[in-house]
Amino acid sequence: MSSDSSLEKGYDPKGIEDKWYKYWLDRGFFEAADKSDKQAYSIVIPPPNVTGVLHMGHALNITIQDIMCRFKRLCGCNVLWMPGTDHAGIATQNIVEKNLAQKGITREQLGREKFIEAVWEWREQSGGAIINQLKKIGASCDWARERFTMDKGLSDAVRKVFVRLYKDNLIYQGQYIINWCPRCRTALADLEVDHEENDGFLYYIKYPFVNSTGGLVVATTRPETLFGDTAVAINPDDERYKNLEEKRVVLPLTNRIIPIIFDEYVDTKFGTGALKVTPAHDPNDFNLGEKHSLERLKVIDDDGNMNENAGEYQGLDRFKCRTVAVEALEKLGLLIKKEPLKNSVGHCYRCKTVVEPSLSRQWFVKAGPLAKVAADAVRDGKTRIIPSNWAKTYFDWLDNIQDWCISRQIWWGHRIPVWKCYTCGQVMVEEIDPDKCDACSSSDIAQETDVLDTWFSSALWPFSTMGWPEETDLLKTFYPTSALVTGFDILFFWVARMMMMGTRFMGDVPFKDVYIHALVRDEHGKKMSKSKGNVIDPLKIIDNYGADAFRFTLAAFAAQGRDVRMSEERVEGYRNFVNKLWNAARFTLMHLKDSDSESNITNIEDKSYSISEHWILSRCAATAEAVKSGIENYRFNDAASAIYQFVWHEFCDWYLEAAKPALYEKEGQKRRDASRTVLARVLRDILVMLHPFMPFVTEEIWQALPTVNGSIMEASFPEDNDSDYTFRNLQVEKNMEFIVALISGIRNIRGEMNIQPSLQLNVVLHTLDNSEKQLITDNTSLIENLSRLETLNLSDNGEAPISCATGVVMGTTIYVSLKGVIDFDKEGQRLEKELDKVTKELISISKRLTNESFLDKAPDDVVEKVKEQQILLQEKSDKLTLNLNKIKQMKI
RNA sequence: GGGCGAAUAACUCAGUUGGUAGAGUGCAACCCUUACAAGGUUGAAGUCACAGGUUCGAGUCCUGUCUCGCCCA
Repeated sequence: MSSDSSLEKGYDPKGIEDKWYKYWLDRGFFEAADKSDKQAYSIVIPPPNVTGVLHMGHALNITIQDIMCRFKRLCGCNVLWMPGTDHAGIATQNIVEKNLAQKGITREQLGREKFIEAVWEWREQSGGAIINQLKKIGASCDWARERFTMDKGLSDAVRKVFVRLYKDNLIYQGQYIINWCPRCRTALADLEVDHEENDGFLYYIKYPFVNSTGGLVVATTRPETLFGDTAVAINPDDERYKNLEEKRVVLPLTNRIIPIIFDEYVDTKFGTGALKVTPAHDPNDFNLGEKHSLERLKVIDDDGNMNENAGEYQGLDRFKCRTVAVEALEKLGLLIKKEPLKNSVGHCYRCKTVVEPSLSRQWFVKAGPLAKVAADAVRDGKTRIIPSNWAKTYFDWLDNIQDWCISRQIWWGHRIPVWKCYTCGQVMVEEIDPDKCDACSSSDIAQETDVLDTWFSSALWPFSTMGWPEETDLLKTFYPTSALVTGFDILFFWVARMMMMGTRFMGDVPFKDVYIHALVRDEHGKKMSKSKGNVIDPLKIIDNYGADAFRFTLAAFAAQGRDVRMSEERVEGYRNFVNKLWNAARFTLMHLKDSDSESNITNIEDKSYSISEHWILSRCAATAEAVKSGIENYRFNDAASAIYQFVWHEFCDWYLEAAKPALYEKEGQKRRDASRTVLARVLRDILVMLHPFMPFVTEEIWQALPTVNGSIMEASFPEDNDSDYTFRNLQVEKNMEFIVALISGIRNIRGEMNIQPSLQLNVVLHTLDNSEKQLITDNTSLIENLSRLETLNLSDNGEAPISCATGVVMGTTIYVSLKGVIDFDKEGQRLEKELDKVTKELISISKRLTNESFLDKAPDDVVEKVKEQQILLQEKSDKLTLNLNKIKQMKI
């Protein structure tokens, strides 16, 4: 590999990413072992819809999981990252129906079987495109194990679960009010309805009394449902109706007579206090109807049109009917008034059609008992939700859970395994298709036509993908999974339901940790949506900036908040970081040779290692620790910024610059070899630390290193505690900080005094502190090189050059000789500014030290620290004052 | 209506048991110094939404107010 160890001047991700992705796949680095001595780590992917295209949300979700999986592999774990898609019943069926419609065919014309075939065909062709998009990001899933919720194995699991729940009386069929989408022509679960604020009207309609003139005025937002009214309800405490003698009213536009009922449920403050009751088309009215044994009269059919119960309005669309009915009421003088009202209206989450609450026979899961176990698992700490405040949301939902409507009147999905005998009425719920009735042996039986909610099968995902109900090695090794990573938008849809099913059928939680990450929004914090036109396509970003830069951006912004605001500008910033790394590697490789670039450091005590070498090794070890802890604690932004800071502002800005003289052999061969070794070692560690975030560029550089064999994926994450010598050394770090501060002090003078960068300066340093003296004498050439000095002298008596600019660092005063070029006014201003800053700090600190209650009550170590600060600040202030006075004298 | 969350530099955001505010971008000045101009050096910039309270001490804890966002009904 050494022959092509020179890299291009700028990093270009094109071509490189696909090359390494294929390389990893070919060598099976993503594959998990069913059985292994290694520690197991597992994640199941939140299965994206098979109809989906990659969006920012997926990108963040996948990136986080990939970071964790790659990190765990570097830590020596046997990692399973299980990929797959779900069959997205309604969404997929909608797409295929739309395609058929273009050819003028309806699914009914095609028939159920042929239609299902058409869906599978569609999936073969275009379905699963999203899987390839995940690969573009670099997702290291075990693709050989890819699963689909409609696969045979997963379908078997669905069937088994249904049958068991039914036999345990946790699934039942019943006639209830459900959410009906007239466009998709199916029932929806409560969760699948999006509530949106609509501008509507509140209509005041008079229902005449039967026996006397006058009538009750009801207020409603949905006058078209009046045909289904079977009562008018009034709160018994309502003063307005205390003397009401009438017991019945005439329903307008019909000849029906309906009763007046009394119930505390009615809100006296809303409208007139009289509520029309439509048990077949409103969930609350349904409950009221149950309580008062009211008739349930459906007036809207499955297509959203008025049915025969609406009399002459039959066949009208429900919204058209609203207009027409209101006009008719107006003519009859029964419309008292109409006022504008904002109200919340349910919409189908798939097609946005206004949902019709409708009485219907459906299958339900009795959720209460399952929910309790699922909630307790989190309460007992078997599963952690991170960040923990989401646990409250999780509990609120599970503790108030409604039964889950699981039947859908569509064709694409798992058909409900229930058979009915037409001869004797027997109901059979079986894992294996029956061919005759088990009661009367009649063969005149038929299967339920409904299919199950897609989320029903998704809820089994953590164990169905691992082979359940078989007792596979995979399950033994990897269940419960280590972590689930998902956005909060599917906390109820998916996480809660997996918890319910996992605890029920595996007897254990499906995951130990649930990490809830932010949602990605645009740069103004708005949800990305096609209609707003603010969608940023992740694939375009990858194309423009590379997957590594994109991933790092996502990680850096994945703070534990509510949302991540994405903009190209930020990706560009991290693209620059990738390039910086690239060039640091390029520089390093220029200096490494096969023979002498052994990166294992065994003789660190050797005198040929300078302070900057000890320092960078110490910082590198500290960074590895920070990155590790960041990833392990789901604080990806902390991990990302730790490595960013280290690579750019410690390794590149200071170490590489400090090492140059040694590398160019200006300090002898031993120093050159020492710096090469450290350089090689630190670059290697950087690459491994960065690999979870930036898999491609790190592999590309890794492969160019002269001494490594194989892939970076086989490397070990750097640890500082398993060698004979620990690199972490706080004293070295402190010493280096002093040197850095000195150099910065000199540079500051150069910058502020507008001295040409090319001009070499003469500097005198003075200090009474012996350790500072020692550090200065030991590192004279380092200071000279990084500050561009001609001479550096240590003055014993504090004798300063005649005309000079000054600075103070710790106990050391810096004199920069500026014979002939000094601008006294400017230097005076500079010192005054500095002195001003110090004085302000000193005042605030002295205030505290003269405050008796502070001295009395604050902990000793805090007081001690403040006292030390005061001494240091006072010294600095004295020195600055002295220097300032000198300047003033010279001016005169 | 119930709940959750946010407000910190011009912008986007960090800030983990309370000890006196950081980063990236942007901005200004200077610099083609042999890894990198996708770069380097230096610099300017914040009453931590508002009002109270607890405390020796509050961006951080408590209460209230305002603005904005999200979820549920």
